[in-house]
Amino acid sequence: MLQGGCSFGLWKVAVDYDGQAVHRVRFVRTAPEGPVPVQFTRFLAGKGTGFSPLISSAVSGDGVYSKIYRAVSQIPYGETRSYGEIAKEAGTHPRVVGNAMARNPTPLIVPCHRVIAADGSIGGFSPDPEIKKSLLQLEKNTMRRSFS
DNA sequence: GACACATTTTGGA
DNA sequence: TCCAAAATGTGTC
Repeated sequence: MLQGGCSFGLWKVAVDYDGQAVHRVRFVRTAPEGPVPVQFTRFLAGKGTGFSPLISSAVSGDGVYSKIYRAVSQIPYGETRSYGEIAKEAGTHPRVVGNAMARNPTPLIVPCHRVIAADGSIGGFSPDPEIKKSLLQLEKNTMRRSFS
């Protein structure tokens, strides 16, 4: 198991991975030193739109959570879905989706920041909703730049 | 075994 | 139109 860290604004991203399988991603104040997959640095720099071929260990399995994570993973770059939409796709209920996102072991890989409340409000994010905002802005800017 | 959750929807005032 | 409460599944204590 490899551990790495890279910066995202005022926060740092700590990544635990093993080859192509990412086991855990978390936002922290101080990240451990180490290399991270190039997909992370490119994505956080607005130079990548995905993490392929990286996969999250959270999507494996057949539980409701895995279904939710898979559904979230399919949200296109720069787009957002509501908790209700995800719930519909996973065959469960919005409350469960919220719980799944709160317990999401691999943010970014499973783009939980693209999941927002039904009325368009930002929803929640751990450890700080500001990160969610920043990520959405990053994707928005990247989309706009690729269009021009 | 009970309780906490990053929501949504519906019904009543 | 706005506020309050119920629905509902999984993980942790």
